[in-house]
Formats: sequence, structure tokens, C-alpha cells
Amino acid sequence: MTDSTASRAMTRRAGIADVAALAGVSPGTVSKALNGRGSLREETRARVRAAADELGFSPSTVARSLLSGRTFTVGIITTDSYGRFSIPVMRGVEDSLGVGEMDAFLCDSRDDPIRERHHLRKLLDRQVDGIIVAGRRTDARRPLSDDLPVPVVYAFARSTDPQDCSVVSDERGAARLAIEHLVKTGRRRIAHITGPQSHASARERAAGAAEALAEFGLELAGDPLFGGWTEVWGRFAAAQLLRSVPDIDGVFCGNDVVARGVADGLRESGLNLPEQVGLVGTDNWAVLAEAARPPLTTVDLGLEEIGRRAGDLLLAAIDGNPAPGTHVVHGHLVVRES
Amino acid sequence: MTDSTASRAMTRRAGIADVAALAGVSPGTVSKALNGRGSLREETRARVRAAADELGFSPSTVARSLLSGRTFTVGIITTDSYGRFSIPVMRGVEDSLGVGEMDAFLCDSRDDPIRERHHLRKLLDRQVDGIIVAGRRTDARRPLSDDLPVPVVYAFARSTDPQDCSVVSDERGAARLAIEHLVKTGRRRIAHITGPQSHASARERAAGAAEALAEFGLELAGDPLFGGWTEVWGRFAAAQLLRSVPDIDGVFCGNDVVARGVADGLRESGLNLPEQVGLVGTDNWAVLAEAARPPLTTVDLGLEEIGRRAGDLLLAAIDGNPAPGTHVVHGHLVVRES
DNA sequence: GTGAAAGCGCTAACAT
DNA sequence: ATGTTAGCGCTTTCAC
Repeated sequence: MTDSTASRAMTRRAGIADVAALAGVSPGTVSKALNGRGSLREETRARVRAAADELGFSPSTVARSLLSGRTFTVGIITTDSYGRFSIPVMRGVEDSLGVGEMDAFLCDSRDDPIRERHHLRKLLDRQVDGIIVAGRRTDARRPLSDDLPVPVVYAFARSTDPQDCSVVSDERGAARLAIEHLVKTGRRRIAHITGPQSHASARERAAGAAEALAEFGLELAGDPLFGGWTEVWGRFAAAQLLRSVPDIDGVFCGNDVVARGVADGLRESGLNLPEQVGLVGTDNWAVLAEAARPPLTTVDLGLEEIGRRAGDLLLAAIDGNPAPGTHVVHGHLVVRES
Repeated sequence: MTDSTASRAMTRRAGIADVAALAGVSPGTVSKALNGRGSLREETRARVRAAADELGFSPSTVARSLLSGRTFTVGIITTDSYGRFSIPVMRGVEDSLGVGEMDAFLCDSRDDPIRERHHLRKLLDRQVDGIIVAGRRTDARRPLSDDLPVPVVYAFARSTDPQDCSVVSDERGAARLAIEHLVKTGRRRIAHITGPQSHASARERAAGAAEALAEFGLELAGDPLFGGWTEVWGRFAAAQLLRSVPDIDGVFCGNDVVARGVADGLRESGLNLPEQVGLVGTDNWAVLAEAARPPLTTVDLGLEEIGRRAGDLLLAAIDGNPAPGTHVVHGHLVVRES
């Protein structure tokens, strides 16, 4: 009650000087008391703390930054507009940074180099302590700039410069997980349907699938079918596949969208899943995978983990312990019913 | 060439003092020259600009903030982890803020009040100029706090306090657009399948649909079917609907996920879409709507526009022109083939 | 037209 | 144990 009238007029943020005045000490003493530095009588500390509490004081991050040269802030540049992939990555980054009491500036470059330079400039003007670049495709991208005053970590889309610090998913390992699952559930005639050959992820997963099959003494049933990352392509490809390789009993798909199309395509051609054909997707896009018929078994690439690792590596680099090079995060299989 | 060796050693950001030294003027003059203030000889301005360019100087935002009390920074608090809804909203916000040269801090409260308070505190310590709260549901939420030193705008999820500035979608209008489309394409027996009754959006859209139908002298075919926001529910509800109201020729769905399930359910019961039954969804979630069979006609709620409006309103409020109250953004119909 | 000086809010070094 | 001072990088008076 007593302060409801007072707080209604809350105009100015309390500064350290206000606390000093209220506690009857000097600003320097307040600083020491609140930061646990110097040597002060416990009674003084308590008095200062009380005064600070009463005024709702907390120190200005801006002033601190000016003094320390650090802002406890990092920039996240996403190349796409926070899509399917950058979002979990960002959540992971935030997770990691939150622990270090850092905040993140969000910048969306929309795949436009001009915009990217603009954001980079703004971030440097703001003296961010570091930068994370989150891509939406696994294809390597050219580095931000070769001479930056702060550390940079590339997440999901690696930098073309192997010296840069990048965190990527284990594409071939993901394919291996899928193939292993199919083989272990008794499939022998396994086909691969995926996205555009121009995408590194499509090429890598196809190569990984072939490798893994070879280790089981098997080979892919027919050539990998490259197309688009769409359900329409998946349905179309499923029909085509049944024409060219009618005796398949397993399909590994380059992503869940395609897998879902394939599931519908196969089912509507009269095949029972998973009895007659086993199906594994990639991405673990939950809404999609759960609604598929049957619910889709798929490889989770560990995007959040990529984000967390990227955040951790950035924090380490900021603290003077850079870990250059490419760091690989392994995914895991999410078994549903397909 | 000459500077490639120099830049390799780029250690310290150039400060205004460096520029001043190089241009042979005082710091004050540099400031004036670069900001177009004061009265200086054009020759001096040019010399300063040249020096600044050469050193790659740009002023420290931190120092400026300390002086001006403004940070040209806003906080975005999303209650969910940047999901389907907050993402387009955020993109809109960024669009709007970018114009004003503001940057955004991203905070994810994960629907946890504790975490929210924590983020709020951090944002205030950083002296953000304003805050946007982006929700993932249209249900009204309690305000952040009643006595904040900076303006707040609620996006998508309005504040329970009508005095607060909120930007929301026109839920009833969205339903009206859907119904109008169905009626205009000749449907007369129109049913409604939607999400949980506990969600304001489900209730509002159902009410809007009834209203709009009434204006055409029609009424809903059967009661609205409330369930979950899932495809499984959509499929189930479609079958149920055909049992209770076999002669329907149109269905409006509370969102695209449900609509997609309904499309599959109806098609698999032997109905042709859109010939026998017209279908309209809500949300315009492109991946989903485009892959539906047939591609789904749906209402776009204008989420990006909500974000932009929220950004604009926040900027205005920061400039001293607050516009309290609830601002409504109207959606539009995206006609595909259903 | 330009320079010198003060100050934004804080902390670290040095006095007392 | 506490107070005083200087200074982080910039802008803004106010002298000159």
C-alpha cells in the first residue's frame, strides 16, 4: 500500500549514487558491497544491500560494458528467416548462453550478403563478444569475413575455411543409423529417395546410405532418387520406385517431408507399412512424423545439441580458449512405427 | 596489398580519438563532422570522413547509450520456444525495427513465469528501449508487470489489461473469410472441425463461423467438433462427421493441421475434394497446405503483419506516442484447390 | 569554425 | 574499512 502510490510515479532508474546516498556511504563502497569486492564491514554490506533492494537497484549493463569492453552479448546471424533448422539451433544456443548470463541479438540476413554485412557491422558497433552464424543448409558457406575482432562459430552450415570453428551434424552417420535400423528389422532391398542433388545433405546422406549398406554386404536397391524436398515428390518417387524395383522392402528418405510423401505413395499402391516396407526419414520433424501413417521412424540430427555446442564453443573462445576446426554432433534414431 | 599485412594485426577498434589524431582535429570536431552537427568547413568534414574511413571507424554504440540513456535495443520475449506463430511475428518485428536501426534481444520464457521475470530483469538492466511480448496462443495473458519504465507491446496474445497495447489477429474475421469463400463457391451444408474448446482461437473461430453463416441465412451443419490440433483428430472427426451429417458439402477447420487430417479422412471415405466437399483451413502453414490433397485453401492470419504492427507501435511508443488498446490485424484468404 | 572540458554510471586504483 | 579520483568513448555545451 505504502509503496503503491510511490511506485506509480517510478520515473528514473535508481543509480548507484542513489543507493550510496540512502545507505550513507560513497559510490565506491556501494560497488564493492554489491560485488563482494574489497574489504568492508559486514554491517556496511548489509546496509548497502538493503538500500539497493529498497530502491530496486541493479547496475547498468551499459556502463559496465563501457568500462570492461565486454558486453556479455553475442550476435546470432541466421541466413534464413529462422526456419525449420535455425530455430532448434537457436534454442540450443540460447540454452548455452543463458548459463553464462549472455544475451543474444538476433539478425536475419535472408541469405542476402548485403544484409549480412550490414548486420555484421551493426553487431561489431555494438561490440558483441562473439558471433554465431546459423545456416539452414548443410552446404559449406564462405566465412563472414577473414579478420574479425571477435570469435565466430558456424552452426549447422560449416564455413568453407576449415580453420574456422564450425559445428555440424554427422550426415553420413545419420544415414548409417537409418540403414542399420532397416537392416536390423530384416530389410534387404532398401531404396533411397531424397531431395535435390545440389544439396550437400542429399548427397551426403545418399553416400552414407551406400557405405552403410556395403558394410552389411548389401547395396542400394536401384539408384538413389533425387528430387525435391516435398511430399509431392515423395509420392511421385514412391510410385516410380515400385515400377522400377517392385520388390523393395525398405526405404530410407533424405528428410521427413519426402518420407511422408513416400509413406502415402506406398500405402496407396496397396503396400502395408511397416509389414511389407520399412520406412525411415530424416529430421524428426515431430508434427509431420507423428501424423504420418504409420507414425514415422526417423533420424534426429540433434539440432539443439548443435546449438548448445556452438554456444559452448563460442563462450570458450570468448574466454580465450578457441577450438578451431569442425566439430561433429551425432544424431539418434527416433523409433516410431514405420 | 599494402594493408593486408596491416590488417592482419588489427588489434584494437579505432576510437574517435584515433580519428581525431589522424585528421589533426579534436574529438569534438570529429563527432560534429561525422554526425553533421555544429558548423564546420566542408573541407574539415571531408578530412575527418576520410580519416574515419581509413581507420574503419564507427562509433561505439555502448558509449552512445551511456550518454543518451537510449540503447536502440528492444527485447522480444516469446512465451513458447519460437514456434509456428512466434516466428513469423518475430520476422515482422525485425522488419519494422530494422528500419529504425534498432536491434532485438531474443528471450525465450518457455511459458515459465520465473524465467519470464528473469528475462525481464535482464532486459531492464540492459536498458532496452521497449519490449515486445509474443505469445503462441491467442488467449489473453496477464501483463508482464504493471509498472515498467519502458513501453510494452503484446503481439498475437493480447494482455488481459485492455489498457495495454496489444496487436491481435481478427479471429472472427478469419472465420468469416472462410465461410464467405465456401458459400460463394456454392456450399450450403457447412460443418466446423477444430481444436480444443479450451483455446480461445478455437472458440472464436467457431463463433465467427456461426455468425457469418447466420448472415447468409444459414447455420452450421451439426455442432462444431472440438478436439485437438492434430491430423489424427482431423481424420477421426471427418469420419464421425460423415456419420452424423452425411450430406455436408463444406468444412471449415480451425487450423491447417486439422484440415489436412479432414482432407485425408474425407477423401478416404470416398468423397472428391473439392467437387463434393469444399474445405478451408486456418493458418496458411505453407509446407502443410501445399502438400495436402488437394492443396489447401486457407486463411492467412497475417502473422508477419502483426509483428510489423507491433514493432511500429513500439517504436511510436518509444518516441512518446503510445497507442494503448487492442489493435486488430485482418487476415486474408489464400485460395488453393480445396 | 574549432578546441577544451564536463559528464553519462560504473569500477579499479589509490588515498586516507 | 571507507572515501576520492580518474577514466571507459562519446556528445555537448561553452569558450575562443
